[in-house]
Amino acid sequence: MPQDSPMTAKPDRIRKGRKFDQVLEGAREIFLRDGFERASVDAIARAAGVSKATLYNYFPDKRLLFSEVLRRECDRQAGAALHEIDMAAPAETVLKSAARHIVSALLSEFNQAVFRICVAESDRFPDLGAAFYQSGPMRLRSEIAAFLREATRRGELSVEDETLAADQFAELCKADLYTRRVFRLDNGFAEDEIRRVIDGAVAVFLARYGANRT
Amino acid sequence: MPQDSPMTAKPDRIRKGRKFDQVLEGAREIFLRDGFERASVDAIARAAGVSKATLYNYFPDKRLLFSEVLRRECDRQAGAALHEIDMAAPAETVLKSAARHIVSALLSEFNQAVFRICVAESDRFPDLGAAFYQSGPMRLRSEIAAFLREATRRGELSVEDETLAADQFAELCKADLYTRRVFRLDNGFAEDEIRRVIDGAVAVFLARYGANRT
DNA sequence: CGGAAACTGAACCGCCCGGTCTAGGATGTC
DNA sequence: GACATCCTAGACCGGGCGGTTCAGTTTCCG
Repeated sequence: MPQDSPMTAKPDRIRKGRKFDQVLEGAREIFLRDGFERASVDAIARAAGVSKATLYNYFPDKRLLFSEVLRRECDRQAGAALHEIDMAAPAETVLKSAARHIVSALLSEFNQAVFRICVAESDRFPDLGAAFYQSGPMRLRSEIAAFLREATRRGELSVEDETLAADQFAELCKADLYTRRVFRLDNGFAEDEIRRVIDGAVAVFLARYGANRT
Repeated sequence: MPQDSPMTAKPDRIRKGRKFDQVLEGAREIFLRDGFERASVDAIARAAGVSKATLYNYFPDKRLLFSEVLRRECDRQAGAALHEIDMAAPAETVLKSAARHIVSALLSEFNQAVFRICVAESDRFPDLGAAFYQSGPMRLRSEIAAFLREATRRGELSVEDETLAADQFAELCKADLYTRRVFRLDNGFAEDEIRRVIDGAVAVFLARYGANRT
């Protein structure tokens, strides 16, 4: 009988409480929408469908709730990866497919929201910047770098400094699109705009790192 | 705007206030340091060495003061340009020199502060994003594009889509450095880190756009 | 000089915020 | 039914905020 104690059947469940997830979900919604300062605890409790007392029963203050929410969002963000791409395909194919993934991930509403919050609050919450960096750019880089290493081994590419090359590739995928998105000049982008950037990124990358260049 | 030599005439409107510039300067300091929400009007007045009544004599509310300050900062930012570079030099030289300027400008404390504020407040101040974009990335792009056009005419480069190429070059200069700076993982960077990125950017760019490639 | 305009410091207002507290309603287990 | 646990609504608190007011001081200029 591992779970049975004399007083309670499931101590961990009781410790956590039934509405714990509701609180986090409400906080997520409001924090991502309004940022830390403008998000009021009352609004969070309302969005969570929970009383303020319950909220403060789980989290001692607003800051810790915020930290917990964004830690989770950073984890969540780390999930969006390139794993499903067939790394055995020709390098150009892989790069184009990766570029498309990268672009759509970078421009997504979710990434934008997390990015903006992390930028805005990275001084008051010093861990935040590192968390975002590790769950986003760093992970992306290491995935790309792994492919570049493999493609170099196969003789398709010729990359010496994989981490630099990976960063460059990711950076090339942003070209203008990202900036315009961050500053809210555009919400969505036409397919040909995106293709122009992607094709351009791959062309530039292959011109430098393709194995068959003279 | 007013505030000049004691002999100037125009007592009408110009003479309106002696402390106008002080207010803007104090607001600049506090807003860039704390952002819009966390900056208190009292703190601004204190930093400006001015009473709150005086401040409100010039600006009807905090929002307008903020807008005015950041409009000016965007203009100021636009000043940091590449004009002093000798565009007649060989393309590789020009690109390296431009890259160095770009990197140091992007990583500067000033640009970082303005960038962060614009990102954080671009939803509540919709003009802000556009202002920053035009005074920063867009200006930079058109300067680079102009050079690329000229270098292509000279036969040193072979660029068809200058604006894309310009964006790509600027983007390449960021590689990792910018991200780490934005998220406050590093304050300063070693010279070899910077050179690695710059040389890498120029190498990638020339591999694609150099005229003498096969 | 004299008077107008700019400026001051502090008190003040109403509001909303983060956080606490209380009295009581559900729910579940003996 | 008794008891404990979780949760609820909302009143409440101290404090800081943006913004106003005012009585008095400084600065400027004819």
